Amino acid sequence: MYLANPTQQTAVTTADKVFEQMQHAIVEGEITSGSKISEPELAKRYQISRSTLREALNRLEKCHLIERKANVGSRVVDCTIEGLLELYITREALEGMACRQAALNMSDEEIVDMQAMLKAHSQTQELKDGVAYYQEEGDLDFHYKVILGSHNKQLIDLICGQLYHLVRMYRCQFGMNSPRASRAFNEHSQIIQAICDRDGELAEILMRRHIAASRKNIENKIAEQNLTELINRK
Amino acid sequence: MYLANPTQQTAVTTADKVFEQMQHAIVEGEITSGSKISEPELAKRYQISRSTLREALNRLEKCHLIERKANVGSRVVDCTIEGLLELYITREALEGMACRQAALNMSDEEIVDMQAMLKAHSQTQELKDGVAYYQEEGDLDFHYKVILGSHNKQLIDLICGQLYHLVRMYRCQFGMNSPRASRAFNEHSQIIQAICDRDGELAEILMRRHIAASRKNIENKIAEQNLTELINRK
DNA sequence: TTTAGGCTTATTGTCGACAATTTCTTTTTA
DNA sequence: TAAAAAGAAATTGTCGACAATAAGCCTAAA
Repeated sequence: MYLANPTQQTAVTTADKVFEQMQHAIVEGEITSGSKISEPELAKRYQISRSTLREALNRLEKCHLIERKANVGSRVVDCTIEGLLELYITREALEGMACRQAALNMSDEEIVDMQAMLKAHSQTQELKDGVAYYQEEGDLDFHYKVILGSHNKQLIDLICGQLYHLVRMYRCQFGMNSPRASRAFNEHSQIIQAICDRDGELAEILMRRHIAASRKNIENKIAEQNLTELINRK
Repeated sequence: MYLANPTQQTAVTTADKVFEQMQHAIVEGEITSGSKISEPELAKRYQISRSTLREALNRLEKCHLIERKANVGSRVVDCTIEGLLELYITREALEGMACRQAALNMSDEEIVDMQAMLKAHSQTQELKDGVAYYQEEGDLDFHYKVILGSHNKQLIDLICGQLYHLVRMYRCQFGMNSPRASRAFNEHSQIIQAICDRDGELAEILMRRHIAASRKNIENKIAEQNLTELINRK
């Protein structure tokens, strides 16, 4: 069920395949966050020429996983707290709107499908209670469905094609197995209900709250951590 | 004052320069919207090798001005009504949030600067009343300032680095010299006031209304046009 | 000892050629 | 005549080599 690539564009060219491998490697942290990328080295590792490697790098840059400077080279983006919070702000705006559009544009079948997914998730969650991993994938599945449901190519491309690789990267690197699992679950059902009622305004508000809550959760953790650090220094 | 490239990253490499030239050519319609791109032909026209042309194409793809399919080639995006409306929806979400963040994060100097700009625009508008061109540039200037004022790299990159080239393209291709000039002007001052008051919530609402109003204005025009077409057919 | 300047090395940008794939044309067959 | 298959032409993807730029190192002067 879980899709790392919801837009479903299969890789045909070798640059595509290397792109997917590197994307995976960066998200999982195998290629260290913040590290410099050596074109000759990576070309050797993947057994390809520098040209096709550069093609792959271009796509990685497109989804904000690396940054390039002319005549200097590429670096893997480094995961910072500020970057994470900025990402949440952006998601709040985009996914909020996507959710509003989903309430207006989703077909009845899509809604039924989404409800079924939620039910399936609820059962696996009951079985594996406390195991956050499945909930994480379920969370992504849910968000993907809503975004695709907006039927807005621009939004879909921006969120699924670009931002979500970064989201997954942060989740992996910061080891975010959110303890908000059960709360998030209730929020998901509320959102689906609003979509089902075709209430775009409410759907947007709920989605924004849902994402803002995650952000605040993190902000609190940071504040907490800074506090204990302060105490330990004394 | 007016900036086509608000992020100010000067082109150093030849691929950069060709990218800027082609970007201009596409936005202005010199390279026809929807047309297929021939790599050999363009490489010859710009006197560069196919490799560096492809580098330029990659950047054009990054700001959604062209679309590529593996083993098939690139096309300039074609400007459709649906695409334009989707763009407005996306802008409403992103710029609304950027405006909220600007109210929270802009420095006092930035705000003063923005107020000065508005005043300057108001004077040129009084002088050249009815001439929409200056207002158009002024409109972009205003929006750029707000977006940069959000101090959110993610938002800035998405809007200024990607969406706004498309916005300018649509404006050129559809010849949108908005008759909303004077109304838009008042809306701009309201927004600046909200930012000045550090009222993020209101600032977002006003910006969203401002953009939504433009969208509805277009939707009405379309509906009107369809109506007259229907009548003429009889 | 530190800083400035020039040299060496390594990395990125650009080029032209070949391979793989698609598309168009022509030929064959029902 | 129409449809399908085979062949030809053109286009895109990939490769290795060279040129231009940046980074590191070493020497020399203050």
